[in-house]
Amino acid sequence: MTDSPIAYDKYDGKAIEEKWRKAWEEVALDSPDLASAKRPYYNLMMFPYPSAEGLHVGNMYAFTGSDIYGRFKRMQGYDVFEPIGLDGFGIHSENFALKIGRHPMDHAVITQKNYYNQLHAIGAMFDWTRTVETYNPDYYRWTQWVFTQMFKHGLCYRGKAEVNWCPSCKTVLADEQVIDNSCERCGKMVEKRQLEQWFFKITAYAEKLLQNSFSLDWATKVKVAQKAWIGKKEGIHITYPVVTKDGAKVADLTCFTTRPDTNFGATFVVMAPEHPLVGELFTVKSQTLQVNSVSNDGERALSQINAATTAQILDYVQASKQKTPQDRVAEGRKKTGVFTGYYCVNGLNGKKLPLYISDFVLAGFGTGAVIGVPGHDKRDFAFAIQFDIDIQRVVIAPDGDTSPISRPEQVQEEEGVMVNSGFLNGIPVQEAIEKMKDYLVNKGWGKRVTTYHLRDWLISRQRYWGPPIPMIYCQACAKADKGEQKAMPGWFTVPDSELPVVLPRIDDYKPGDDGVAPLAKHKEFYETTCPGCGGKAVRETDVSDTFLDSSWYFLRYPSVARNLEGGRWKMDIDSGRLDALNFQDVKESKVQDPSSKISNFKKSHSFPWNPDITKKWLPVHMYTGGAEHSVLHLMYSRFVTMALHDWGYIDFDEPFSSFYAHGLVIKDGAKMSKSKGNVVNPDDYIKLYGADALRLYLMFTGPYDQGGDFRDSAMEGMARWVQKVWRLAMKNISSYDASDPLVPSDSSQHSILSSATVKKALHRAIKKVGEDLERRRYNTAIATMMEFVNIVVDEEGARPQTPEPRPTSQDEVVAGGRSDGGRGVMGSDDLGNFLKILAPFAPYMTEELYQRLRAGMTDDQLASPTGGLPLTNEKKGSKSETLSQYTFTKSNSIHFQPWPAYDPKLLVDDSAEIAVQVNGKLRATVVVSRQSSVVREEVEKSARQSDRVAKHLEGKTVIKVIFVPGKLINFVV
RNA sequence: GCCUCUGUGGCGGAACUGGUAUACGCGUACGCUUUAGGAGCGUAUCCCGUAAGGGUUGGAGGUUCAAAUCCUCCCAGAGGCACCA
Repeated sequence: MTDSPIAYDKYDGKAIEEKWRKAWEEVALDSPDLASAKRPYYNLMMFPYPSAEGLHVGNMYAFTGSDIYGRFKRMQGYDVFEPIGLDGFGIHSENFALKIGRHPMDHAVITQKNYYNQLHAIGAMFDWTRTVETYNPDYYRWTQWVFTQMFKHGLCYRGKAEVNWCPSCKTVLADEQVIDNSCERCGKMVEKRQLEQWFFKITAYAEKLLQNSFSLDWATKVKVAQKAWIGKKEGIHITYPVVTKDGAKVADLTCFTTRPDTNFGATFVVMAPEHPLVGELFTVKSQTLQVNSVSNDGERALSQINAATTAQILDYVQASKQKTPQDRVAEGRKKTGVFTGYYCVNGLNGKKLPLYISDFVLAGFGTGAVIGVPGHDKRDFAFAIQFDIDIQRVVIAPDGDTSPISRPEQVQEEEGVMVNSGFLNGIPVQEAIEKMKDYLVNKGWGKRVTTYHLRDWLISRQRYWGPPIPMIYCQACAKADKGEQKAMPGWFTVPDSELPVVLPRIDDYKPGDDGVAPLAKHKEFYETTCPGCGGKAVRETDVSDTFLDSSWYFLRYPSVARNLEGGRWKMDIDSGRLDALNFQDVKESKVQDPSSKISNFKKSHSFPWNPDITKKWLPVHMYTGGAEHSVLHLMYSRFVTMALHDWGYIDFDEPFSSFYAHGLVIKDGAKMSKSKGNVVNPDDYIKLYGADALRLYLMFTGPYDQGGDFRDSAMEGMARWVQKVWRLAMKNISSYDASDPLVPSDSSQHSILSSATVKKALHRAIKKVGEDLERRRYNTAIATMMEFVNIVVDEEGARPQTPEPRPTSQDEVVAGGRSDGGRGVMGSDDLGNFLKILAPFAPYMTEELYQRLRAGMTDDQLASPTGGLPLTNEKKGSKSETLSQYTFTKSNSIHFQPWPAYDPKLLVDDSAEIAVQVNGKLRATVVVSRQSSVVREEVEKSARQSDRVAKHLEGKTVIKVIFVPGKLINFVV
């Protein structure tokens, strides 16, 4: 020890981080050999979409939490693969590029560089030899392949549909991307448009998506959300004859209900304005009522309803159709509608139920027609009040109320017993539902049906920045009724050998509001030949939804081609690495003139993933991400995986064995967003305090699944703790003899042994931190390590820079230890173990300290952070002949050390503190020996001896004594 | 409206299956150290009370020897779904 201001009194994060990033890359620390791995563990974090100003601290929070878990698994002996990539293809990136007026291709190059630089800095164990960027042609080639496979397997179709149109993003949106009738991305109100679009038949997997979800090891929050989104409902279709006032039948009308039990209480029927029957019953042409395709009875009905009524009805229908969805909902409880003049006949009791048209009934759900049971449905009740329709009670709720239903509170929907319902009287609701279904089916009036809320996935986008949909349309073939799929004449997939359909660089990439994709203005793109007849044909000019890109990326990571070809590849972050096939290539090569690189690539790659590697590494063992993707990305990924499985391409049907939903970082009480101006950029903090301190701080803010609150002052506190650990470790390292490097096997050789207190505390910490890591309670794990450091500092009793002999009692230092004080109280192997449990949280600092410990590097020169000693063996000085053993290799990195074991014997105290209660209130604590702490008599005896206890027992009779061995004794008086 | 989750000091948060509420950290105050700044070190810090003692986990009840934890109702906040029949 010297008093000189040597480097070790301050942790220099910047220099040390840089040094280890290089060193780790040099030895390929974080690139597991996927082919030979014995215990594969695929630890995946959702890849970010580089849309805006860069990675923010919320991203870093998410990545760090996932990374710590991966590092822990690695120390437990798993071969952990932790990849990273960018989801930079699609509307979010394009919108940002449009906003700042930069071409999306150029923007992608820039954001990739920025993001990868930032992602390097956060200290995650990403395997930088295997990245995936969704906009790279070598990736989206396979996204397009997935599309063609969907088509080939009949899961993809084209249909004219009422779609969600975002007037601001100028594109259609999937149902899942519409939140509160607004665009998920930009927040603008969504309009409805009739457009021809591509769909994936995700509904074909509705039941499987639901059934599988029950057995997934996923955050329940997410499973609940998925279940709700799938929205399975078991009900019944009931068909009613539609009759005139005089009872002449004119048509049939089918209604959907989940509550047929209340059918005796039905007093009206309502259909949506868009219902086909509306058009069948009334036409616009004449101002007189027209009844289409019905019997003579119907013809006679003509005269009974005058033209004015018809006009009124048609007006209402027109008006409803023009309303936006939000208008319809906004009118809310105030029901509107119009009577048709017709009736439905309820077969149960022969009642004629007036038939209305109202826009509270949704055309898109069920059959677009419902049975009005105002006594037992709140909307029906509101409608009945509005139109003065009869209200009948058919259920007696548990409250026993049997009076006529006249107030909304009386409308009871869930439970009770049937009444006024013929054969159902006295039967509980649940039972009655089944009974009624059977009855209706028997009578031939009804048919059991299962419906789902889940809709087919609208996959096409009229935008530029996405994978062109790899389809070709041939008019000639269409006329001849020829095509790849019978149901879709004229349509052909682009042959595999011609994928990718490269997205050309065009300058007029801005979306128009005509619903036509930018590529549609480029003949050189869309003109092609028909794979069927060889004649002239056109390419599809829409691109696919971003969520298709991310629906299969986890399959790609382990198989990224360059790794399968062998040879180590080195990341060059400064050059903003792009793949063999990148934008430069695309820019140079026009679409119609594919470069030789592309053809070469195609020849050598015929499948998107390596089957052996995939079998070994998938499904993903642990997937971490935000809960906001509960029904978007996670549902689509599951669907695509199921489809790939059913086509025989993979042997599992769920992509993620475990899914963990992390919380969000908030600042000043609000979620971070640029609109609120509270976004924190991690770069500045990393520069100021180091990545380790920021990692620790973020994880310390709260439980990982609940998120945390970012505060600058608390960040400084964590930076102080990092310094404290550094000083403590350096002081201990310097107190070991130079000839006394870390020898894990035989601690008796050490000149300094830990005091019993320190040793005990360490083993407790090992246990607790390990348990907390498994549960991802990072905040309490860090607290445990802080407590441990506090104990060590207390034990040392002397300040780091004033090596006064500390007052020690002899028994604190294990026999054989050096008790000259003021130097350190941890044995070198104990220090090593402490560094190991801290390593997942603070990977840089712990590596530096661990290597110093191994090498016994204590003198000024070696202690200099930039000394770089561990990487070489050419240092001068007295230690030169032993230095070869200190060369840094993968296997002696702290991150490849086994997670330390704790000694259960050290967790047990010699004495125990027992809480003494009188009538459940704590009155005292007594300390007894370990052995007697579990013996009732002994504990009771010492408890009664306590003054404070005696005081409270005085003059009272003890009725009962509760004894919890080793913990507590309670006198009941 | 329905579903899920969350309410603990000035603040972020601890408390595994009911068993010593407020660990750990931030902040604050005082002191030591430092040329200064910063940093470091020490002490204190839920509330009332000089003390003995009493009170306290959003609110009100309940179960129990014992409740932050279990049950019922209510209040507040976050997220998801939503005229879904």
